[in-house]
Amino acid sequence: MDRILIVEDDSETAEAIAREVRALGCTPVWHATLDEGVAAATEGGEFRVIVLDRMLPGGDGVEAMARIRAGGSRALILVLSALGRAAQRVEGLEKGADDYLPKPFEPEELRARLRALLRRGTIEVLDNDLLAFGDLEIRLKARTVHVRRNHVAVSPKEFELITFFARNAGQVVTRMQLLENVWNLHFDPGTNVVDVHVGRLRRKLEEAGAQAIQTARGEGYIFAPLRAN
Amino acid sequence: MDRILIVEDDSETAEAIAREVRALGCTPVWHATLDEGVAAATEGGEFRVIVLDRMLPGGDGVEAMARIRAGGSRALILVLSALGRAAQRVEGLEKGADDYLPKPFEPEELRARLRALLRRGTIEVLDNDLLAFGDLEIRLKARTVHVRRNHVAVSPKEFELITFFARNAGQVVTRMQLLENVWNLHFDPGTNVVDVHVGRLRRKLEEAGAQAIQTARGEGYIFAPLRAN
DNA sequence: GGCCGGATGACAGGCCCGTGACAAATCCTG
DNA sequence: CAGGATTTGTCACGGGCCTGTCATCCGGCC
Repeated sequence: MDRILIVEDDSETAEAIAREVRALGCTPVWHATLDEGVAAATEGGEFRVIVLDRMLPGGDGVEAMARIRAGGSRALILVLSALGRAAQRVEGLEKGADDYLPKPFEPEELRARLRALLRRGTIEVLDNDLLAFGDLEIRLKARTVHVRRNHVAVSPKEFELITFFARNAGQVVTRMQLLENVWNLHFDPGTNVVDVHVGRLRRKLEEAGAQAIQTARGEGYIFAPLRAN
Repeated sequence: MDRILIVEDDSETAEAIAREVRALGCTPVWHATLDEGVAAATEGGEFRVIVLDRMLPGGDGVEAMARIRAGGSRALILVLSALGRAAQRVEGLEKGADDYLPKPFEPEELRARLRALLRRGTIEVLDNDLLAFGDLEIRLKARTVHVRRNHVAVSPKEFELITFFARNAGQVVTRMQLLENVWNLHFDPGTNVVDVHVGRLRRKLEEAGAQAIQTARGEGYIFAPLRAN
């Protein structure tokens, strides 16, 4: 049974989270302070996912991530925050969070995101620099993509794109999601920008030998690199 | 393809390591005794990484590191040990190991660490006096730069620049970072000073035969001495 | 066959970056 | 101290790579 760590000072919220965790068939473990949470994350058995409140007495959750990673935990981290604006979101993700959810949240949304994180599994999150799927690697700090240890030249936008895909690997990603998260557009521009860019990226990846992007007709795209080895 | 040296007396463990090495697209070379291992490390072609068991008949692996370094190898060393507690770990790292992994280990963890070492591709030897990347060397105390053992004349500012780049090798370095750390400016001067200096430095390095500085459009620059792929 | 959603190729505009020339500042040297 | 050499910073210009748009093509599906 997979264990999920909840670090959250408000007991009511914590209970709401725990409910969703149980609904997914996982075991919730709750700690109310940062120090306890970090200790639990780095000592006891591995957790699959850590749900981390960003605003806690005793420090910023984002800072805590560094300590958790340094402690060797390979759990995926979902950051919760009342400061739910795009800038915050980006900062959180860059600092090593795997997902970000603004408070207040809908129970269904939390569950959906948790499910996505659990499903990810196939990713090896190493030191918040590398996203690896079999022989496809994305190096965040160098902003490069490698397939079979060969460099694949991608443009800035293509890198944003593949990064977003990678963070949502294995699930359908809609055009709208891409427009919002990669283009920062909150409306449909009425063109096929997304298609074109996905096409270009797909071509480059396939030339390098990676069949990574599938299209889900009428839905969007799915990033699912087949796991060789 | 990169070669990785395995020094380990237990053939079963050695095979497990070799498997991970191959999974990363590298070639494993196995020796079962310390003396053979040291000889291989110092004589034949250069290895990228050496996986060294700490407890071997014939001596302590940590001692062997000194001999390997003395022999001129620039490989990164990963020490394996059954004595896997923090104190040992620290001792190993201080004696010149680049990473430390307790036995028994998870295959994925070994792979992750090997991957990290391969990505690092640098070595600092001798009291932080030398930064070496393949055939590009930076001597901090003498403030000189060498490519293929040939001296490259750089101006003071260019030396500051390449030093900062080297310390952040493999990651995107933004113009702002450079302005802050090399120019001590905490605002954007609105000119292209950085571009010009990077251009000049880049030219000198390339004339000497080192393709070291890549530009990341819209982001900044990346110092990545071609470790090929 | 017609329709719909997606793929692809071509193209134009824009923006970012590289470069050469020049001026100011600093250092060295006699 | 003077004069030259080197270094450092500014600017303007040109070119090339991205990016977004559109028109067209393709392939399934009813």
